Amino acid sequence: MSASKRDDLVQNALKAFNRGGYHAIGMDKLATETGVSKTAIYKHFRTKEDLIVATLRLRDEQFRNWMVRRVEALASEPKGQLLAAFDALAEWFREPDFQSCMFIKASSEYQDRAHPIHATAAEHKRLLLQYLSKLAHAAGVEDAEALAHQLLILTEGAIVLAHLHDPETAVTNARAAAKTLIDQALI
Amino acid sequence: MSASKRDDLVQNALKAFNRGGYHAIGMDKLATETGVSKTAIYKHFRTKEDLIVATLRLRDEQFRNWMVRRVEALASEPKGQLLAAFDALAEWFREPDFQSCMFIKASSEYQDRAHPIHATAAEHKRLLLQYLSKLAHAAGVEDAEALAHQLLILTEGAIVLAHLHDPETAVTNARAAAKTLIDQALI
DNA sequence: CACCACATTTACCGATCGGTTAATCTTGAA
DNA sequence: TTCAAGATTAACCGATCGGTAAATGTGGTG
Repeated sequence: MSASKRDDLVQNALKAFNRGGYHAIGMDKLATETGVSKTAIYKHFRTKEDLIVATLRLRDEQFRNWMVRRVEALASEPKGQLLAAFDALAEWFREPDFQSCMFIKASSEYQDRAHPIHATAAEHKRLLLQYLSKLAHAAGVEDAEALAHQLLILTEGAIVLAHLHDPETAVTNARAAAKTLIDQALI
Repeated sequence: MSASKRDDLVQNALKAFNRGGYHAIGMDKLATETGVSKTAIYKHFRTKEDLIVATLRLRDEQFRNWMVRRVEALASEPKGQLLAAFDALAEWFREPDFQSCMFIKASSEYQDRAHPIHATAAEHKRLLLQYLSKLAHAAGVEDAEALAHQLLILTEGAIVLAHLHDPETAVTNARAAAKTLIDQALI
């Protein structure tokens, strides 16, 4: 199996886990849905857990790249970019196959902080926090770290409520709250 | 089995699901952990799904009662009570066996909005929203509904980040953000 | 003591779990 | 054309899944 086939496998596994959940999707179903035989999967990944971690790493890279690109396309100034992150969220929520956040779901199914899957999810959110912190700093916010934490809390809450209730309501209110917090931080 | 024994079963099932997750805890393990034989469990609940819904309903009742009591104990004025909700959150996060929120985890494992478990989780959050809305209204906030949504987003985000990163950091920043939003809403 | 109603346990059902082994198929070089 | 090497498939492993049926206790009433 070529390297690109391996990437295909991880990409398709990502979709399958996203639709079905981690415990709920077994390796047999994964094999049929990815079109890669179980034996071939185990050539590349020692365990199901390893495969899940690989899908999370792929998603981390894809999502953060996408987020940075969208934010930069939507606003040029750091202050505007902080708010644009929530417009990017809105775009994500509107995608027809939006299924909440892989990392929140992964940490829900693998609760132990020491578990590699949980740790991988935590790392993703830490990197998002770093990005927001960088933007806040560039915007001239005094306590950039605090504002970044607050905005990350808003994004996570918006994701949860977009999934549980309504995406539009969630992101609209999160964006409004973000605007208030950003403006107050810049006084 | 008496009614109280049934309550014991649901209460112990709640703990077991909280520790292990819904898919991860099987009915056999549930039987040993609750001390109620599998056959006896199926006397009261037609399916595992029914049992999960029952545990969520119990948790909903317990949690909201607890939250209202704590908020009323921590503050007497509606405005102070809105902020006190986040002090109550802090108390919850500090409990030694804090394991994130049952409802977020349930909606993560049962993603379909039409699924009874997902719907039960959504209903819980809707009731929390109602409570915050009532407090905001009593505090004299003009757009009470909007503030309630924003504060609920903060609580959900705080729960997610308390579980993924650090409870104290999460609740401290959520509380600070809440204070800013509440103050701005009352200008 | 006999007997009935009910609760509990034990054993079992087919299906699926994560993971492995052995056989089969494909392919490219000699 | 032959044959070794690698990939793929299919069959299988013990364990566990959600759920059920039959056997075994157990306690109260006649």
